[in-house]
Amino acid sequence: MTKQRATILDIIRSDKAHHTADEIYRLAGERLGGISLATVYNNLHALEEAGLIRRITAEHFADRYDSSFIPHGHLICEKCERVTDFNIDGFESLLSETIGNTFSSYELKVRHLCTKCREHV
Amino acid sequence: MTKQRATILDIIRSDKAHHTADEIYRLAGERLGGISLATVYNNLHALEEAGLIRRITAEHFADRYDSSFIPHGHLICEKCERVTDFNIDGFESLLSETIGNTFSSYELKVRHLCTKCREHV
DNA sequence: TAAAAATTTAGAATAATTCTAAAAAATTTT
DNA sequence: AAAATTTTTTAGAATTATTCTAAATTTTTA
Repeated sequence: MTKQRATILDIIRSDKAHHTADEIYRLAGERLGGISLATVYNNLHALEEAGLIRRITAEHFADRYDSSFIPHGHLICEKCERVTDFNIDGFESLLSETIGNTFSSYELKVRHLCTKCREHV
Repeated sequence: MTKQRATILDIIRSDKAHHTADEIYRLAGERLGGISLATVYNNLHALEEAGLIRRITAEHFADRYDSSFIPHGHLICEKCERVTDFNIDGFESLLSETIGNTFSSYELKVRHLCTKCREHV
């Protein structure tokens, strides 16, 4: 494992924020004293293929990355775009009951206003 | 309402397939004998703002558009990328119970193998 | 039907991502 | 541990999807 890959994985793992490719490029560059954007994309793909990270895509937002293995949903703030995790107990069983067990994974994204943004309204 | 906009809306409404911008460009062009791609994007935005259509975004897939108002989930075939609708009764109440009622909308996408693709495995 | 507002258009511009092929680093083989 | 092989990194070019621009056209309003 190269230091570039390790750094990128560490950035995604160690921070609860779910970063965009661009933010990861900036953060990894700071830590390593420079990195190529192509390397960031290479590694995001490699890590995703390897199952070490997950990509989060949602309408009107840039893609973000997450390292958590436990299936969960994402709360996306409509105002500041901050992404946080949440979990619905037994959601996968509920899915099975509804559509059968032929699914491999799910994405659940809920738009809301986060606590901080609600205060400033 | 211009004929371009009406055509685009009709394409999204009349077909159960959830088309990409590019497919809509091609289909609208066929019906109208030509249309600008910029017009397609203009109208997809306008119709989305007006609440007449919804955009569906998911990892590794091009954006698609949907006209249904009833909240529902999308089943995405991992192989052929076909998108179909499904519904979980009482899902919004379940969401409220879990994260409170400060949310405005949700997206639920489930990856699976559609019946056709399952046959050909 | 004249005037105002909104929409369409082609093509240029932008942004995000991917490709390319050479150099560097990591891993495996000896 | 040196040599050979494989993988990764890199800068910059290329591609793709989308947005912008400003003039022409169409639609709506008065």
